[in-house]
Amino acid sequence: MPELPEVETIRRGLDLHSAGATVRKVSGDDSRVFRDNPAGFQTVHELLQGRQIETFDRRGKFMWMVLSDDPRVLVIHLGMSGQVRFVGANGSSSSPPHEHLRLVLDEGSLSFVDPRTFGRLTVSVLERQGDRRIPRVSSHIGLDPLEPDWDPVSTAKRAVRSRRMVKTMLLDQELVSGIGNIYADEALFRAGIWGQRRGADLSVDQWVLLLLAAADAMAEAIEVGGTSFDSLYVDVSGNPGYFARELTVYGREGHPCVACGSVIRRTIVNGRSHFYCPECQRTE
DNA sequence: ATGGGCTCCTGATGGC
DNA sequence: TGCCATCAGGAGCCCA
Repeated sequence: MPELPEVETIRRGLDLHSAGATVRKVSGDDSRVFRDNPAGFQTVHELLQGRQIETFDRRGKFMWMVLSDDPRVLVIHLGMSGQVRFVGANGSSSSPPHEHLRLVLDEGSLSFVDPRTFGRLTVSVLERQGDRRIPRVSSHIGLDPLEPDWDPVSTAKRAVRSRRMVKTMLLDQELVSGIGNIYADEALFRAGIWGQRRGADLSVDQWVLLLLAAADAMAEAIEVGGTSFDSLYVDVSGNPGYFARELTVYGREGHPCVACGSVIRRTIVNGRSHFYCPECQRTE
């Protein structure tokens, strides 16, 4: 569910509420969300118990908790339905449904909830990558469009060599990370490109424009706290984001295009919905 | 190497 | 009211 803007909004909330705090108590279950750890939840427990949280960092849709004086981190990926909430000191201490991890801090606690368990909570180790330190488990993904070193031109040059559909490529976290189904469709609309065209059918310039459109859309979404359709995505304090009101195509099948008035259509690309304007997004 | 399909889950929604 | 089908902000894995 959450894409880069939503993950970034959550990351900022986590930094605000828990940077510098000490983890007083770690509790959790045997959920699938711990599946990437050798000893499941126990691996996470052993890492975090009694430790001080330094900050939260992020690349694409991956974020991770950095501890003071330790190269190991807790990598958090929210999948489709993961949520992180900060519960204040006088908040409820009972576990909500599908809570898989709770960290009691000096004041308040952090709660990880995920009904579908597509998310992952993984202990990993930081490795140098360019100017950054990235967890090993997420070292395969590309830079995201909001990183200073991200290079849309080199990304575009790679993209034009592929016969894959453009929409699929935008969702490929190894080519460029952070873009999900919402922002892929919004970027394609902004660039006037139909998602079922092939990577090699676009010019390098078109690809650059498309990638920059994705960057713009995501930066704008962060400004308003991300996209909330329902309570599945809220920030760590439970507040929704307001970018849904600025969506031009995503979820708007049957509604008029904001630019030309044509009816927005929906089709399936590799198993995911693709919303587009048949007039503004040329199919040739 | 590359592309595309299946799969892991729960919950909300809409048609009959 | 139920019951069933469909859909959902992701991505790892497997097969052709």
